[in-house]
Amino acid sequence: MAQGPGAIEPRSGQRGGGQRGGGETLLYLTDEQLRKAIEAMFFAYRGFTADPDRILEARGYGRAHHRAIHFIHRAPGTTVNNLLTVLGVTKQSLNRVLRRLIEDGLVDSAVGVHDRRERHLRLTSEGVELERELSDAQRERMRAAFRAAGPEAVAGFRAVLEEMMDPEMRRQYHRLIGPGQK
Amino acid sequence: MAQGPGAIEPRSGQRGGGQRGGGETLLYLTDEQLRKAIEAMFFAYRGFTADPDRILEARGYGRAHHRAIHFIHRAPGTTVNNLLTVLGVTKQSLNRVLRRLIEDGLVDSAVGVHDRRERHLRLTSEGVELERELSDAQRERMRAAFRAAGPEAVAGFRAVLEEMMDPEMRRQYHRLIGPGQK
DNA sequence: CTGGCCATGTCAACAAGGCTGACGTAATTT
DNA sequence: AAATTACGTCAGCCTTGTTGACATGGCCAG
Repeated sequence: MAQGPGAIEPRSGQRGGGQRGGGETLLYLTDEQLRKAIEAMFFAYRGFTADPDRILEARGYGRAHHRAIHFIHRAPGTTVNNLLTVLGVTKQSLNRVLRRLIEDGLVDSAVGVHDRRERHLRLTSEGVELERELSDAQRERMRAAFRAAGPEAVAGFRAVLEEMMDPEMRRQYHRLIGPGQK
Repeated sequence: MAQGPGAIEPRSGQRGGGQRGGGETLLYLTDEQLRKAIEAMFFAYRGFTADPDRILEARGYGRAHHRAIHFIHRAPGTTVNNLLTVLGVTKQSLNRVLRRLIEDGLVDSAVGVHDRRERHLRLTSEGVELERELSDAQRERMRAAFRAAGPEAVAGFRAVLEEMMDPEMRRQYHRLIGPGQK
C-alpha cells in the first residue's frame, strides 16, 4: 500500500440534539461532529506539512528525508534498526533515503562500539542546519496555532492526539518524549 | 514532490520553567512542548489512517481512492473541478483514481444539466457501502479518542487543528462543513 | 571454534500515486 | 467566429513504499 497522505472520511446522521455554548454532554459526539473532526484532521495535516515540504523541495528531498532527519536529530546515535521501528518502513526503503543523506554529508554513520554490527547515526553540522530550518518553520506554525487557540486548547489537542494513536505507537511516542512526560 | 505521509520535526532548548497542573501560562509554549506536539501529530495521523488503510488494501485501493470517495459522498453531485480543488492534486492524478472507481461501479459520473461540459459525481449504492465501511472504522476511533479525552479536549483539538490550516484550506474547510458552523 | 542468528547493505523488480507537458473534444462565453 | 472552459487521456518521470534474494561481518552459544 502506497503511503500517500491522508485517509479521511465522514458520514452524516444527526443524532443527539443541538448543543449550545458551555455544557457539552456526551451527546456532543454526533456523527456530524466526528465527520467535521475528521475533515479538520485532513486539512490540518496538509498545513502541518506544507512549510517543510517547500524547504525540502528546494533541495530535492521529500518527506521521507525529513522524517529520517527528524528522528536522527531527536535521538542522536540511534541505530538503523531503531529508526526502522520508529519510522515503520522497510530497511530497503529507509536505506535508499539514508544513503543519500550520508552521501550528501547531512548524516554520519559510525560503527558501534559495543556491537560492531550496529551503525550509529547522527546529523553532521550541515544536517543540523537543515533540521533547524525545517524545524523552525514547522514549529512556528504550531506555535501560532497554539497561541491562537489558547493553553486549554493545547492540552485538549495533545490529549486527543495521544488517544488516536495505536497502543504500539503510543508506547513509542512515550519512549521518545521521555519517561514520565505527560 | 511525492506525497508520502508525515513531515515532522522537533528541536530542543528548554526555556520556560516547569509548569505543573492547572495554570499554564504562555510560557507553556516551549520548544520542548512544540516538539512533542509535532511528534504527537505524526503518530496520531498514523493511527488516523490505519483502519481505513486496512479496509482499502483488501480491495486494492489506496488513500487516494478513499479521499475521492469521501469527498464525493460529502458533496454529492460535485464536479470534477471542484474535487480537484478540494483534493489539491492534478487532474491527471485524480482521473486515474476516478476512472477506476467509475469502472468498478462505485462512482457515477453524469453529464451536467446547466453546463454539459461538467460531470457530476456521486457514489453508487455500492460506493455508499464502502464509504460507510471506511467511515465507521475511522469514526469509531475518533469517537473513542474523544470519549477518552473528554469534551473540553475535543473543543481544544478542533480549535488547534483549524488554526493549523492554511487560510486557503480553512476557507475550503468552512465551505465544506457548512456556513456558520463552528 | 563452529554454526546460527543478527544488523546492515544492496540489487532487482514492481506498484501507487504524485508531477509535467501535450493534445483532443465538446460546450459555453465573448 | 474565436476564445475559453471542463474534461479526458497519452506518455514519461519521480519518490517512496513493497517483496525477495543474497552478501558480509560480528556476536554468541554449544
